[in-house]
Amino acid sequence: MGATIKDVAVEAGVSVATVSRVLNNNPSVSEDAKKRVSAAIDKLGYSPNYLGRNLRKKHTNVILVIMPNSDHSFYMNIVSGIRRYAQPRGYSIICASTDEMEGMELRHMDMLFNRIVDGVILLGTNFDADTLNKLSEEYNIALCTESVAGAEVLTVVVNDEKAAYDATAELVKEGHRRIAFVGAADSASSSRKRRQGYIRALKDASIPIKDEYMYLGRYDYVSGGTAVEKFMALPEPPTAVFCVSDLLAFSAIKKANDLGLTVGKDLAVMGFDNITFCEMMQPTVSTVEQPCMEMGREVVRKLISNINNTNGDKDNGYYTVAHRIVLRGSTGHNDN
Amino acid sequence: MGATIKDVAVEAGVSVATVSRVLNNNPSVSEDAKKRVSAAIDKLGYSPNYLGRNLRKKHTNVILVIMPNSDHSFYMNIVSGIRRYAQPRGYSIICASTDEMEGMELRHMDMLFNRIVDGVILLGTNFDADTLNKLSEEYNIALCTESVAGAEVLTVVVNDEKAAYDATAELVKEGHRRIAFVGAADSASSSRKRRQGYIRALKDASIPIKDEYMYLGRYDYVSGGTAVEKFMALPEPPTAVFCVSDLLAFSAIKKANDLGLTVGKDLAVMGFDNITFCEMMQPTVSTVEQPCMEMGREVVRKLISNINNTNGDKDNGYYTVAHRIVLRGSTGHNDN
DNA sequence: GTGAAAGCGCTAACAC
DNA sequence: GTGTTAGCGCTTTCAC
Repeated sequence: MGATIKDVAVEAGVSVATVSRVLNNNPSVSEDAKKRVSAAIDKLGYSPNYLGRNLRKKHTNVILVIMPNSDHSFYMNIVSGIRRYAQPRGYSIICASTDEMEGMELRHMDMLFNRIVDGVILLGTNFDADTLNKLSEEYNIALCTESVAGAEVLTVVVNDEKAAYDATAELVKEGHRRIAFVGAADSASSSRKRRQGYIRALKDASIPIKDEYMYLGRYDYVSGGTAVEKFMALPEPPTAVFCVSDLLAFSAIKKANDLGLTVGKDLAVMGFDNITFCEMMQPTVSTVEQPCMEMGREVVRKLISNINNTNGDKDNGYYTVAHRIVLRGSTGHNDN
Repeated sequence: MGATIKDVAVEAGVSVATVSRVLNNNPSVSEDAKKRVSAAIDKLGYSPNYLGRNLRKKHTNVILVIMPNSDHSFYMNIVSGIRRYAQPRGYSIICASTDEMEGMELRHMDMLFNRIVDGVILLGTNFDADTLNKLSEEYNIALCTESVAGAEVLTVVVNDEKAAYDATAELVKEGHRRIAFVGAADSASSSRKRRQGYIRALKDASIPIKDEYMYLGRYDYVSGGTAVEKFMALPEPPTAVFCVSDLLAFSAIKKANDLGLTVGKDLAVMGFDNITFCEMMQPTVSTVEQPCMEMGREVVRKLISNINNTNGDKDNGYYTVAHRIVLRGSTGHNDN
C-alpha cells in the first residue's frame, strides 16, 4: 500500500522529475512520457502524498473556517458560500467548531500555526483586537459576521446597526410604539450594534427608550422565552419584539404561544439571520436576512487574494454587505 | 516569520534532535536542556511545522467527517460526539460536506488518499458496497447513520427497522389505524429499512398495507408537505403520518396546518432524528431519537482503534445503538 | 543525555 | 524534453 512518486517513476521508466511534471501539468513533457506516466499511475493506484508536496511548496491550499458553535444552521450557509467560491479555485475548506468552549479557538488555530492550513476565517471570535492584529501580521485571517472593534483585520459583515434600524423602523411603520429588544450581551459586537440601531430607530420615531423593554441574555435559544415572559408581566407590555437572532425569535414565539398570545396579531416578533427554519415555523418568522452566500464568497475571495499576495500589502479592510428585511407571519404578514 | 526547529536549536545551543525530543516529551533529556529549549521556543514564537512532522511520522492525527449536506443540524450533533471523544485523544476532527453534488464525495476522499487525514467517517454515502470494500482494504473508513448493504466496513447505526417498528407501533397504540408513511427513495438504506419496520408494525397489528398511504420522495424539507397534501385528498385520509426525518415532519405539519387541520388532534405526526428544532416547533414534534453523541463516540472510538492497529485485523463490524421514542405535541402528548 | 545523519515524498533549480 | 540533485522541516536510529 501507498505507492510513491518513485514507484511510479520506475514503473513508467522515467525519472521522478518527469512524474512530478505530469502531476503538476507542466507543459514541457512529451506526449509519450505523459502517457506512460499516466498508465503507471493508474496501474499502481497512486495518489500523491500531499504532506510531501505541501512541505515543499510551503502551502497547503486549505482554508479553515472556525464556528463558535455548531447549532447555528446559519453558519452553514456561509460555509456553503465559501466553499462554492474556493473549491473551483483549488482550495479545500475544512470546518471546526469551538462549541463555545474555553481555549478551543486557539486549539483550532494551531492548524494555522502548524502550517496545516493557509488561512482561517473566524465566524465570531473570542480574541481581542490586539491578539487579532498580532496574528494578522504573521498569518492570513479574516472575520466574518462578527467584527471586533479596533482589529485591523480583513472583515466582512452586515451593517448591523443599519439592519437593526431598518427592522425596528419596519415595526414602527406597522404601527407599533411599544417595541422590545432581545439581545445578547454587549460583548458581542453584532448585538451591541443592533441594539444601537434599535435605539436610533426609536429615537427617530420619537418613541422613548425604556429599559424594561430591553433584555440582554445569550445568543441562543432559551433567552427569547425568558425575555418574553418578563416583558409580558409588565404593566404595559410591548406589542412587538425584535430579537437579534432567529433562535431567540423562535423561543420568544413559543413562549408567547404558551402565554396564550397569537403571534402576528397580539404580538409581532422579528428575528435576525433568516435561517431555513424561519419558513418552517408556525407562524413563519419575519427576520433580517444576512446574505450568507455573498458574505462567504467575499470573505474567502479576499482572503485567498491575501494568501497569494507575497508582497506584504494585504487587504485588512472592513467590508459590509447588504441585508434585507423579510416580512412573514410573525409580524402579521402573509406567507409566500 | 516561521521559525524552524533549526532556529530553536541554535537559539538554545543544542541540536535539533534535542529540540525534537522536548517537543515530543521524550524523557531522556536533561532538565537544563529542556528549560533552554522551552525558552528558545517562547522567544522565537516557534510552533512545529506539522507537514514535516507528519511526513516523517506517516500519520496526521486528523480524521475527516463527510456529511451529505450541511442543513441537517442532526449531523452536527454526531460531529459533536465524535469531537468530544477524539480531541482529548490527540485527534483533530475536520468536516466537509458534499452538498449533494456529484463527485464531491470522492473529491473529499482525496484528503484520505493524499495522506492529509488518517481516516474518514461517512455520514451517508453514494459509494456502493464494492467501492467501499476496496477502499476499506487500504484506508480507514467508517459509516455512521447510514449503512450500505454488502459493505464490510465499520458501521454504527441505529436499528432503523426496529426504530420505525416502534414508532409505528406507538401510533397504533394511540388508537390509529390509518397510518401513512413518508420516506425517501429506497436507495437510502435507512429509509428502506424504516419502511420495512413500518410495514411489519402494521402487519403485527393486522392493519392492511395501503399503497396510497405511502409516499417516497427525498429526505429534505419539501416532500413532507407534498405527501400530506396527497394523503388528505384521499377518500379515507390517514389520521397519523410517520416521516423518516424531522425535516419531513416539519413540512408535513406545516402543510397540515395550512389545510386547517390541528396537528396532534386531527392528525398525528411523528418524525425521526430528534433534532433541536423539534422542541421549538408549534406544536412540538414527536420523533425517534438517534443517540447522536453516542453514535459519534462509538464510531470514532472504533475507527481510531483501527487506525492504530498496525497488524491487519481491523474491526469491520456492524454495530447498532439504541434509539428512543420521544412523544410530544404533534402526537397529542403534553410537552411537559 | 546528546548529536550527526539519514530519510519521509515531493518539487524545482540546474544541467544536459 | 528529461534526469540529477538539493532540500522543504521534521523524527529517529545509531554512535558516543
